Amino acid sequence: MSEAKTIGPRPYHHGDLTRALVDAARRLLEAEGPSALSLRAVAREAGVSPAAPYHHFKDKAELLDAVANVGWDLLGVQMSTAKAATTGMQQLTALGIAYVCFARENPALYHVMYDAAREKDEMPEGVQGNKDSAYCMVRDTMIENGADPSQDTHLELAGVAAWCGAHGLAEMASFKQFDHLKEQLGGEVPFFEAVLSHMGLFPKPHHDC
Amino acid sequence: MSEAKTIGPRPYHHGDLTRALVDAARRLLEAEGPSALSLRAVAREAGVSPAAPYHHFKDKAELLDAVANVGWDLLGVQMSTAKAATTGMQQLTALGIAYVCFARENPALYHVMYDAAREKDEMPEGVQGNKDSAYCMVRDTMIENGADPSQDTHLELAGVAAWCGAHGLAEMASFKQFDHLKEQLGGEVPFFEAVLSHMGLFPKPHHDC
DNA sequence: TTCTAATTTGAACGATGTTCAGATAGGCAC
DNA sequence: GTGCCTATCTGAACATCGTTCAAATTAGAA
Repeated sequence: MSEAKTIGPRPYHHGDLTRALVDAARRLLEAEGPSALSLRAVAREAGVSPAAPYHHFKDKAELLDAVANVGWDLLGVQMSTAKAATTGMQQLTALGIAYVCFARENPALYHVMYDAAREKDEMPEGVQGNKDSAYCMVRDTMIENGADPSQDTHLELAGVAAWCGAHGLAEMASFKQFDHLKEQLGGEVPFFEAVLSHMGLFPKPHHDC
Repeated sequence: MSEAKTIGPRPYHHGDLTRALVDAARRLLEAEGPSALSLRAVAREAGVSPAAPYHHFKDKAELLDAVANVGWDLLGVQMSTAKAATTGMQQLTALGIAYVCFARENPALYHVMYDAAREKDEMPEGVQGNKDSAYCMVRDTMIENGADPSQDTHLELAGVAAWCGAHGLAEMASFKQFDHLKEQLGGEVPFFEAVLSHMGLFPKPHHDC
């Protein structure tokens, strides 16, 4: 068959279509948003027939799961890097800001990461599924700083509050809201930090009781 | 012409199809979940042809907007009721719990309320659009209790944190997560209250510092 | 080489969102 | 009543979607 070639005529057998499809999906996601992410469009972007993906993914949901997993991996890297750059309880703030910034910088991907789970009514793997998942990283950081949640319900609740708060802030941030506060505080990141400082166990600048 | 459409006027052929369609959509949402909410299914449920809705809504998104608005109205009622049942800063906790409980009790509707907005990348009307919107109700309650956010950036940030936190908790609650904590605290509502007490300006029930 | 299993394709099916010409029927002038 | 206007509703159509399947193609083992 003669077809438009990006890097040369593709042989009948692609080689690594699984990866190519996930990459194509991410490209589409970046360029056109989540609503443009149809199975056929992904196949088209990968230069392959609409039926080809079915030999690599059970259905569309499984393809989206794969894309979501890439997102969780990227988030994990971003959070790890942020954590490594700080020490003590400030690491928790760094993790929270990394989480919110990731959602802000990759809104379409972030959307897919949770949408895949919403369909199934179960928490995404990337949250609590394994030791590298996001919330587990938070818990580990707490423990490393002598705040073991499993030993203290109060701490556990603070951790949950911090997690929920960061997620809520990430969602609201994706709506591009609270612009006057961002401006007043000198940018998005200071705004994120200021909001997070009111949540759960994130260290507060001044705590009066 | 434009007549009151709440109760009274009987327009035409099929009755008030505008309302009938929204009702049918809510019925489908309740019975089959958000993924079953196609325009054609709604028309079918209302006993009408697939093209009929287009004389009452510009497109599917506008129908979903109408459904979402019903949801925001219901949430407003639930929050107002909760607020009226308490006094002082406890009203803020009541508002937060009402918000989270609404999301927990109407997961499909809650999903539609935000999905309609996610499509457009703008905050739903029901959050900040008018004086009866949810976040405005929170701000009003703050002001009534002598905590005017417009006078104090710190208070404003605490309000934003509380709002984001409640939203994040509502989302996580829809995933039916943190079951061991719920059990330990004696139910979902005590769990919600405990988490919220770690967020923003929600008063802490046990005044330990 | 020959055989086998894994990929890929093209065509097909049912369902979806949407449009459009035409049918239906209330409201109004006469 | 008769005629007309206009909003409403239908049926058929179109493009797209997710998915399945037999047939075509090719890689890799025998």
